[in-house]
Amino acid sequence: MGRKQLWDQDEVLASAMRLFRHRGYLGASLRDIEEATGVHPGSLYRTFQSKDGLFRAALDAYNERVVRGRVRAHLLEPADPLAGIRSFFTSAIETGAEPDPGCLLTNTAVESFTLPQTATGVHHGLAAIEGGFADALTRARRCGGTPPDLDVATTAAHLLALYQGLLVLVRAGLPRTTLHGVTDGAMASIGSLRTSRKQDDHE
Amino acid sequence: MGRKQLWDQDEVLASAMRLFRHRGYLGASLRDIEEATGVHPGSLYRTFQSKDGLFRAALDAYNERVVRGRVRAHLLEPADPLAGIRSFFTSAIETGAEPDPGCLLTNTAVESFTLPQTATGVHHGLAAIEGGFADALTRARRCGGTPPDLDVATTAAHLLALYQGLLVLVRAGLPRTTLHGVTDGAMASIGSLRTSRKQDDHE
DNA sequence: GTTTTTTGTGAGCAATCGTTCAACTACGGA
DNA sequence: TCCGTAGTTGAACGATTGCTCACAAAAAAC
Repeated sequence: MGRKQLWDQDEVLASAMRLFRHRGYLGASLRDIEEATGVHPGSLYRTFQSKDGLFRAALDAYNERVVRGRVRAHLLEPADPLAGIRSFFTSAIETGAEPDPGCLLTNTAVESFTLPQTATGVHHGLAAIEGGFADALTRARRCGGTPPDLDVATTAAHLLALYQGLLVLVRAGLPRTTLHGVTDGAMASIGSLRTSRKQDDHE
Repeated sequence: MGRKQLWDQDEVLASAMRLFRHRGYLGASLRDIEEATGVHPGSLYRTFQSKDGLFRAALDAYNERVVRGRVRAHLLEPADPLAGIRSFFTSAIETGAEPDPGCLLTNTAVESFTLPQTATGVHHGLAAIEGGFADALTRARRCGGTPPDLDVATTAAHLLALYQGLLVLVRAGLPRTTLHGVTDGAMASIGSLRTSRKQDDHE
């Protein structure tokens, strides 16, 4: 019944994702989006209702494809979990041919403080990364790659913060040697967080 | 000669700083800026030439007052450098009465990838923080608070990344217990980076 | 073939954007 | 006191924003 949709929704979301990742939500106008996706705004509005709706769909697609894909490839599947954690960090530095560095998740967490509608999407993505770290750390501890009394949950949060910080520094354009130093620090710091914490004097 | 300026430039920059910090560069219109500062756009343009000029002045003021002030208070002056590093992290979590969390430096590093004019301002601020960490670490090493062969430069970059990541997670609205866990991880990870690195297998 | 239903699109809506400027106001120097 | 200079301001500039809709096009239903 009715006419067939001429554009592929996955391709459009991929293009929109790339544009939002590069310019941010406010920095990408609907004329930009039309040029990037090749789809008329009227058609986009029929499917996504609003610019916010398109952005949320792009963020969800980013979580689904990019974030969870990277988590799976580097943190869940590799036989050597510690090497996987290291490659998870270095792959964020070596963006390769992609001319626009940065992570849509990080950028959105920072930019759309004004847009509460995107908070859950950001939380989902961050939780996926943190969960991936926790999984890899648990496996590493089981194989003796870390101290047996490693505090997995706290270390996973620690690595999540370190990873988000690395993405900020990547976007700031810091030299690559500094960024690799951060990766080295991340790997070296694993194992320093035990369940019996000595300094628990906050608040 | 001529009329006296009715507004105080420091106060205006403080108001603009707060607004940009909350809404970002693109999210703060000149009508918003007029309302926040109480100064007519025409007057602002006479002094700052453009919205970019005002933003750069606000970013410089942020570096000068907020960033360097915090670095001095937490990293350079305290007698106990490690306690200072901890308070530097926790003070970023406990924003207190301030309703809008986040750091203008972090936000700008992420948002204004499009605006190359702000890159140097961001670099200056990040270098000030990194330098503060390096100073505190050097003093801690001298007093025996860290291993004598601590790699100060790499650890400072490590803490800088961790701090920027913490600010991202603060802005993402993660629970305070998680954020304090990140601080614990930061403190625990100090000392794990030695000058004779075992794992130096990147690139 | 006609109708029904869905999708594409050119044109343009009101609103807002960053920016400018002529008219006006206030102060210092003569 | 009057003039030159510098700061303020209301109004509006053209451009762009997110968004809408009447109409054309195409596929399914009859």
